[in-house]
Amino acid sequence: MVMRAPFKRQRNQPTLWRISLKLATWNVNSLTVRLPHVLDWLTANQPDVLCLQETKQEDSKFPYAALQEAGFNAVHNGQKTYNGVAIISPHPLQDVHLDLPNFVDAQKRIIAATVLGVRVICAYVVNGQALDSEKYPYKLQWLEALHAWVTDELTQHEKLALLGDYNIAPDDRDCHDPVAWEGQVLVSPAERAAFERLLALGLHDSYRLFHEEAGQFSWWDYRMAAFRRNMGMRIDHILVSEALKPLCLDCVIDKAPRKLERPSDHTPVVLTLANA
DNA sequence: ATGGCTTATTGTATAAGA
Repeated sequence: MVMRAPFKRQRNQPTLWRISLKLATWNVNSLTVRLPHVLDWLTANQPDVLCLQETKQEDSKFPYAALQEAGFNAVHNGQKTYNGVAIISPHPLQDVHLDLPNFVDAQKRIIAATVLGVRVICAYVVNGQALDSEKYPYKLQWLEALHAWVTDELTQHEKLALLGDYNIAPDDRDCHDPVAWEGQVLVSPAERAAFERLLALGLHDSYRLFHEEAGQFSWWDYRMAAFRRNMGMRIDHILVSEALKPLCLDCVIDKAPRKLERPSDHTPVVLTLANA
């Protein structure tokens, strides 16, 4: 069941007069633990959309009141302990949809809503664990179902953004050590082919519209001082439809939250769109 | 050197993440 906090207009952010839109995605690895970071980040950055993954809480625990107090509406598709996705916005969240409609799945990994005319899909893609795990074929099948559903969504929404934790590093530039990672999840050919099939729908990796260099990551392992040594992966992405591509102004990885005390192992990715 | 950490669980060790 979707719960919705009442819409509250931000006095300093009149919807009709904004000249740009800021869309972000962040795997928070437990919203219970990370809520202070999320509230601070929302206040400092004032995004138009923030997609969260791994809230790891049931809908009854979701902090609607704290978000409303900060000026944000939210919709959540959660479960206990694992997974859980949310969309947060100062604007109305319309036509909310939960879960892949074409895939029987007990895991809460999808939530979608329309915000200011943009179809926003928030996805937490299966990790897969290892190539010989039964979770790996589940990952590939889940990605097939996502592809089919996004295909259908694109026929109904010209302006579409697919944001989330893809658990896929699209190419070797997105992995700190491709040799060490060979044969593991996040970089396997089948996963990368699934990512390419999403691009073949006319979606674009918005980060790569602006940045071609290697070594730009959105996730770093908690172990081995991986963040300090920049041993990471770029696995959190914002894909945009053809209609949104010409509106893209910049996409950045905001490493500031990863430097805080008790951080998520992921950090936000932020896309700025011209509000045409 | 394949671990090292972090989170959640009706826990006190295990599972999962990436």
